[in-house]
Amino acid sequence: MRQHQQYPTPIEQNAVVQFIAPSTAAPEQIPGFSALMDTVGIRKVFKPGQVIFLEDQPSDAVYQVVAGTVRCCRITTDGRRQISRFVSTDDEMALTAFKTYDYTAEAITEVVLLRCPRPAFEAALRSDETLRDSVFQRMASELTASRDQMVLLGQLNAAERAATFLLRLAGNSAEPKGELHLPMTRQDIADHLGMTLETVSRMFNKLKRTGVIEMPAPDRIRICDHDQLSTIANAA
Amino acid sequence: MRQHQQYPTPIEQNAVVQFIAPSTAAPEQIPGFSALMDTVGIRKVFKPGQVIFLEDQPSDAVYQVVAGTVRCCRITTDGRRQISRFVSTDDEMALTAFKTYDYTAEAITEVVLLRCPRPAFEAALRSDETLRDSVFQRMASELTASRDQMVLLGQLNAAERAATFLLRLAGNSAEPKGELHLPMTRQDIADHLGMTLETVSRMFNKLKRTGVIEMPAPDRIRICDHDQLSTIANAA
DNA sequence: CGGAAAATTGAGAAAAGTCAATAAATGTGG
DNA sequence: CCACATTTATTGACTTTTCTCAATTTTCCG
Repeated sequence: MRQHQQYPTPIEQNAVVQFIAPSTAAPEQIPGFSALMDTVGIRKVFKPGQVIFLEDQPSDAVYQVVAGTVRCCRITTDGRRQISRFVSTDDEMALTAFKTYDYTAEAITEVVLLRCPRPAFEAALRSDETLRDSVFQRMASELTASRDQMVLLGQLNAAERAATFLLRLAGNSAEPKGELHLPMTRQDIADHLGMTLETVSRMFNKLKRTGVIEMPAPDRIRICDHDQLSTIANAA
Repeated sequence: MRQHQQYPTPIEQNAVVQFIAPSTAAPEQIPGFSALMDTVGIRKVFKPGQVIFLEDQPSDAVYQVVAGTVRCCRITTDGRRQISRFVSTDDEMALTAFKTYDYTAEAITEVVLLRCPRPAFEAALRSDETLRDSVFQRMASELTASRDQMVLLGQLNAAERAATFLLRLAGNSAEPKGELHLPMTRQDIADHLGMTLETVSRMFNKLKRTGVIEMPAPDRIRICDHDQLSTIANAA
């Protein structure tokens, strides 16, 4: 069982405003979903902690993140929170067939995203086969990722979860060999990995003590021994 | 951490052969995916314990279960197993956009299913908008279900997991007020709920002792106090 | 620089896991 | 159709992991 406190509003951590306006730079560069969003998506900016959409609200639109990090979460009746995924640049949100969103999306950092109203999205789906393939692909990827997460939550111990989390971050990072930036709090990470913030902290600091990672600041981690980290992750 | 034993071959439990040939009875009754499978799917039968397809094999076909129960699982390098879902009548399998399956499917009971080769499926997808809507709907449902499962695995304690599992079974059952049949072993349930078979057994028997359920046999459970079970499930 | 939020660390408690023994159910062959 | 062998399920005693609670330190940001 977990504590049921109010969730903290995370601090802003990165300036992201330089990444705007990809549609003016290259109007038709990327096919499928990204192309649609570049064409018809309306740019929106959210401050850290702001809600982008709420679970059970009508699913009025689909989104693509241009910059920043979003957490997608479910809250139980008694206030426990599960973060199903962290969403960052190029990722989509709300590709659902249902009338309501099935999770809440909140900005962790300042977030820039493109928003496409559902009627426009559905019209485009009907006419554009490339878009359909792209959406199919993205939904399949999400399904694979959620199965990965089930393995993590159902089978891995705390050390394995922490190591797996860092390896995933590194895999998504632009510079795999460079320093990772963790825009989310320990509580966010805990709610994603199904453990407490104290256990997350202990696991990260154990990796630091044993020289597997460096952590010059709580939100900056460098993987020193990638092989060792993979060994600890073990099962991913 | 879990034990890494070889997984048992479950026993056969229900005769299912009376459910065959829905396509002769009502050729065009159900739209979308079911209609496709009824039309072009080839009927296959699997014995308990038989592998239907393996993770990482080429994803040659899509499937729909006509009768029986299938487990979909991932095995870690050191032999831990996570069952992402149990698949039963009318459920689909292998709606993926990727070249390989991302989980293994094994028959728990005798299983009858319809198999549609991928080229035929993709051709139908291109020409049939109703099918596309139906597939979109099914993938979205799978995504919602996997988020439910992440909440269970990440946030619920053993008693809540057991109660939630039974409520889900009851929800899917033809007769919600009747007796539930559990075709899977305690080990299967444990690997689905992220706990050990001993803990599953303890939780079920605690529910039995407190009169919330009756369990005339290990694979037959009747929910006596649905409200109480919901209260224990708590967060689902 | 100072206050607030977040992270770390330690000590003790609780939940679930492990190991082992027993009981029950299943299915088989005589 | 029944006795037996095998598999599965249950139960208990003990161990381990992770959680909880609390104090302290560090970091962040005005």
